[in-house]
Amino acid sequence: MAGVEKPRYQQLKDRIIARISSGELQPGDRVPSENELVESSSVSRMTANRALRELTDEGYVRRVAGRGSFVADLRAQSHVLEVQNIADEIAARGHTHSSSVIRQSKQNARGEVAKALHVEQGTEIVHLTLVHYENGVPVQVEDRHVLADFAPGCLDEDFAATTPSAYLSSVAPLQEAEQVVRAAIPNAAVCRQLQMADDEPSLVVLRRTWSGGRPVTFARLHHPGSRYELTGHYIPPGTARSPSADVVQLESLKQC
Amino acid sequence: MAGVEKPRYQQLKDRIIARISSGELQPGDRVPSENELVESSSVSRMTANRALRELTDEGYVRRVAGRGSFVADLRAQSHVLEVQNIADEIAARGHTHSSSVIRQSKQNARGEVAKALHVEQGTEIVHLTLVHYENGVPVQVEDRHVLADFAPGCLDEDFAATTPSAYLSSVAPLQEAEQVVRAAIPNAAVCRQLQMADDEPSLVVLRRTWSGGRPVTFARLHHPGSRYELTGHYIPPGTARSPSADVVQLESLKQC
DNA sequence: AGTCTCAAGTTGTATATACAGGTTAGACGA
DNA sequence: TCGTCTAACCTGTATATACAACTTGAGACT
Repeated sequence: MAGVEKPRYQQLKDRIIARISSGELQPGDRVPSENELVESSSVSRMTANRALRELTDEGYVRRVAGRGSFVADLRAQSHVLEVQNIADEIAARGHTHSSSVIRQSKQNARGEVAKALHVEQGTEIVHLTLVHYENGVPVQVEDRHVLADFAPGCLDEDFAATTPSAYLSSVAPLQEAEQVVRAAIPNAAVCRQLQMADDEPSLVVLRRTWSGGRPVTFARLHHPGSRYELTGHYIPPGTARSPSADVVQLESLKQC
Repeated sequence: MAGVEKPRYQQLKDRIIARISSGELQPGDRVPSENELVESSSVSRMTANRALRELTDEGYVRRVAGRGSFVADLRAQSHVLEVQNIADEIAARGHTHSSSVIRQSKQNARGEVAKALHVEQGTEIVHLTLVHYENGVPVQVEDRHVLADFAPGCLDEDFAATTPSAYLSSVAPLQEAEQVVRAAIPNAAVCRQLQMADDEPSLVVLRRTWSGGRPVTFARLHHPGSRYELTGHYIPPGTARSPSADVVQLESLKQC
């Protein structure tokens, strides 16, 4: 990594996000005010303001003039499918994430995997299969293929501790991701790993991620239809945020 | 509306967005630099900077240090599930859209519908049920509830000619939409209308749309799992657009 | 007890200024 | 002619300062 430091407003954002996703700050909790950040971090108020304002735009924080800044509930504005790391997603809900590694081996790319990654048949890849649990309940089977020359450490990394998603984005910055969502009937192995009922459909996300101008990883993410859903909040570009909208209750939508 | 003026950075954004959406500024065209905005609009550079920076975050503008600011390619801001109108979506694929109206009646909101729309039980709503066809093949059952006082013309409109989505956005501007995606087992009626196989799962999108600070319509969109999927392209905020990536081939991803 | 006012703290915005670093075109010299 | 250097412009960030508007609680007053 180059020794270039991140800008200070970004450092502030990172620290606050870390405190939220670690659970230290719960939804509704008060976040340090601009003036408190000025004193504790030795930045100007404009810098603290930018950090808090961007956290608000990104849905982490809700601000009320005259009262203060608070951790937003429910990731109010996270875009559908923006989630890159299921561990963060589960942590943001205040739950406990764990995972078990089913497969971690070097293989040669065949058929559709080679095609998805834009490489020749037989190119070396690392094939990972993990099951992710939320509070002990299985919620995702991650079946991932990574270009071997992109992430040579993939075979040795302990993916029970660091999710592949987190590891890969630490190796190189994510540039773009394409995704396809479909409903499907799971195969027997997935069905067993997710402890699904016989007639239960699964929600499958196919995700291909690009880095350095080429696709580097391709994942199939299987979820149990009865225990998992994708949520999203869409605001058309250029729309002024309605100040009254405050916190939108996705819960009531989920119960329908 | 109160006579409160919008903040100046927002006025700047509005003016630039207007020039882009009117076609005066085409993708790739140069946008006024910060210093030019300072002179032409009598604002400080920090204000011009904020306007251009937020336009960048929202995907309207691409900035290059040392060169200038340019109108971004339109594709950059399309997010998953941004599709509001299935007729447009089908037309964009070069296919033919048609639809048949199954139900178009006035009802009283009950249970979950009343809850989703934030109204009392018994409030008058219009209940619409349509089947949408792509090249004659059914691809969506739209089960929609609209607040009667929001769109009184809903009972008379010919929804075989204009989709409810298109009609509603012509009545009032869309502000926000919440969406939930899940896999489910369709009920018998949906199964028949979509001509689905017995064991085929369905992909269901629940969508609640806000206008004027209140929810005005709530729709359940059922799709056959074997013939429909949601696709998306995600670019993390703040990422420099890779100029080479151009048009990404989703097709190869779909075949997996 | 109830009401009013005001001070302190908060967010939101706007400005002037400063410096670092990328990009480009043109001047200049070999 | 070719390469190099520099000046001019651009974005990106950081700071100090200022004013407006909102919220809350404490204290004064009736």
